[in-house]
Amino acid sequence: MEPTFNELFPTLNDSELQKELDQVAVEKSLDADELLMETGKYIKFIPLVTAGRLKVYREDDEGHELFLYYINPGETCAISLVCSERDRKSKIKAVTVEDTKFLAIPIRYMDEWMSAHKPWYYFVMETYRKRFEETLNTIDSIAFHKLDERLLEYLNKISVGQNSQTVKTTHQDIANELNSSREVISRLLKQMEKNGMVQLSRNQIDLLS
Amino acid sequence: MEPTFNELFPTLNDSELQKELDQVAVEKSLDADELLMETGKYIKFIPLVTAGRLKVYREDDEGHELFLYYINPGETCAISLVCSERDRKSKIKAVTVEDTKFLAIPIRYMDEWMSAHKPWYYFVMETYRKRFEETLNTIDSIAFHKLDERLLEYLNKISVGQNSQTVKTTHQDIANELNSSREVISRLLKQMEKNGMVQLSRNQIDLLS
DNA sequence: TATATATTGTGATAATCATCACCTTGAGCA
DNA sequence: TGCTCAAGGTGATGATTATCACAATATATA
Repeated sequence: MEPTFNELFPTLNDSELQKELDQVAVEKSLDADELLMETGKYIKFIPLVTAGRLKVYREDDEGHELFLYYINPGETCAISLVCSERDRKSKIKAVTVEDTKFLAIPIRYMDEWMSAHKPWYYFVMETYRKRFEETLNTIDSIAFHKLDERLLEYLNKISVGQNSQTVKTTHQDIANELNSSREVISRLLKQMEKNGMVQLSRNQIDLLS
Repeated sequence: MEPTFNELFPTLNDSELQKELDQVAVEKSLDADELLMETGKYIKFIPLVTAGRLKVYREDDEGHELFLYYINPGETCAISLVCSERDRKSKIKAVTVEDTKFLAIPIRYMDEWMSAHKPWYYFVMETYRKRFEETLNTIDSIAFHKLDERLLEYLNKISVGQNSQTVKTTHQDIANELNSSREVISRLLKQMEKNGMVQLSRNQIDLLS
């Protein structure tokens, strides 16, 4: 049983707003590992995620990347709210990590609904707040913490995000997302295994805390 | 001649909004190096800065800090818009760097004005966007750049922020703001001086580019 | 002016992380 | 089954940054 839209977005449960949503929202779906948003490209809609999951990265000109956060069902992308608002270019990348469904809201309804529909306004502001906070947490992480701590925080974030103790990924992918290198991540993970914090196997890390 | 409110906040030049502003805004002023906002404290108003300057930091439990950005006249603090909205605790610190004047808007008018006054809405959203972008730039800086580049970016940011090639500060203060150590900053600055990029004197750095 | 204090300079050493080279292991498939 | 290749393991080495110790210099103030 997939959860209903109202179960996913309880704060948007407003008859006036839903009428508008029904009129303009377009259901879309993407396979795993597809690019939804890319550095330098214009964003023309706001995705209300209903199934699957998106991963949001920061990316620079030289191919470096850094994982910022997940967008789970019931959430939307704050960056598209900020950056796209005036047809701005994005400096972030959003990629599906599983088959993902979402409602695409053309961005021109943003402003309109913000003043017309309080629930929409609160939803957007709360999304902002959460993403800003997560972005600041990322800053804490890279500015104040060493790589071993960051790795642990990363694994926990993934684990919580997908509600599972088992993280299916490669050391190389982790290294990319933390802007580090494969060997370093491998060594740190081995150390964590010795300390009884994780159990390692090919393409998989099980958290034991 | 100090610039007028309308010169500083041209986008808020709206007779309806100004009437409300006149009614609820309280003029306040602070000396240099006073704390406006502190980690863990509630924020009860939004500061519209009219003179002076604020510096915004990220701070953690162990006393680490990291400079995020300036708030100049004509601007406001996005974090107080996000974090304080529902009486949330702040994890940032805002400090005056000079004698600073601002209009304090009680936060309960936020929501109200967002739907009632388009100019206010655009002002707030633009503030958000700018701060989010600056925060992401900070992430680029600490994640992708080495300390010498970060130092240069920092000096440029300060220089642009205060519209002067002369940065009056100590190596120790810079070290704090970049979450580094004094010796490292001293050495990097000496190197930059050798390369003809800056001129060093006590409590002062002159940019030569 | 003399003294105290803040600021800056600098060598030595250590910790952290990146990079290179090469090996081992495991899983899929021809 | 054996081959191939992706994933992971590991030592050696170098770059960057932090830390400690202490010297040198500039500024304030008694």
